Amino acid sequence: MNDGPGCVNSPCPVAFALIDAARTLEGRLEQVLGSHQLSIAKFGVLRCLVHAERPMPLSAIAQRQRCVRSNITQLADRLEADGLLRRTDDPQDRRAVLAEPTAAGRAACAAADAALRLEEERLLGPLSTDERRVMTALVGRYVGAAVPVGG
Amino acid sequence: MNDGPGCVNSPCPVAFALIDAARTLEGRLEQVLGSHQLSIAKFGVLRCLVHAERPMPLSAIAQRQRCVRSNITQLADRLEADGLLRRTDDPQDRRAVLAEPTAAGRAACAAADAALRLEEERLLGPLSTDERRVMTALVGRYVGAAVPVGG
DNA sequence: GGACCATCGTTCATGACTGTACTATCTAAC
DNA sequence: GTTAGATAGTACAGTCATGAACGATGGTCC
Repeated sequence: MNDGPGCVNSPCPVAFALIDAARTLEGRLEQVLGSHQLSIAKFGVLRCLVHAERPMPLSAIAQRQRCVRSNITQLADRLEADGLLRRTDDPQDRRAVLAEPTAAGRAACAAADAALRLEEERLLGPLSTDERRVMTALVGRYVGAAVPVGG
Repeated sequence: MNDGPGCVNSPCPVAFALIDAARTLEGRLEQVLGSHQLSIAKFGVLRCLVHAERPMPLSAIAQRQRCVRSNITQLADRLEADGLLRRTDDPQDRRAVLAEPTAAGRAACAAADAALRLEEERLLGPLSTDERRVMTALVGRYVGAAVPVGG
């Protein structure tokens, strides 16, 4: 039976159901990305860099990924160890460290991107165009009430 | 601007939007639970035990929370250190360790439950009854396609 | 030119989660 | 009965995230 966090007498059936669904989804995407030596977090950073077209300060990555700088430090460490990212010094600002994807990083990112697109189509299969739109809109309105202020 | 994982040219706009929304939601609930010295994970375990009415093997908790046993070991460690949970030996099975909430654990769980119920109402405010139902159903159908096999 | 403060990246501690390995125990089959 | 395999809890290593503290650098204001 469904005894999970979103179960009947949960204090927040809707909220926990959504969180639970998102975790399942994350698991699926992690699985897809795993075949390309990536994770959601790593893909996020890599995609950000590929998209930027030029070396990017770690702080800027943190801002785009909406996480703290120390997290990006660690992710960059792992991506660098994997040979997917390169750190360089910023000649303009000696405090800053720039990151850029290696050729392998670009390749992994492109492959992962394609795999994710396929998976998204597969996932959206059961929903009509209208239903997709409605779902996104409703979730947006629901979670909008949880956003602090400036988000 | 929205450059997040759910941004326009993301390979999975819908999936990442949902994951992003769930993270925001989680953040809000963590904040609510924080006032009661709890986290989502701790509350989940505690609630499971309070609900069970009797001491429960750690494995059973892991099953209900749908996570690995080693995770419950750690959560039980922290909850025990917080004085919210007690471990006892199972007289029937000497391999097993039973967990039960302390009085403080029950109290914290009840208080957190009440706070979460309030928050859920606040969050659901912007949605009509119909919209809540539709949202839950659509998310369920969407993520259903991501469930491995046995649910 | 200093004093001050913001910013940059890193380090460390902590939490939550996974998966692997290990010991102890239970159970079934021989 | 002993052996073989499943199960219980734990230990350990690794990932992803946070927040506090720190040294180095960049500006600004006198």
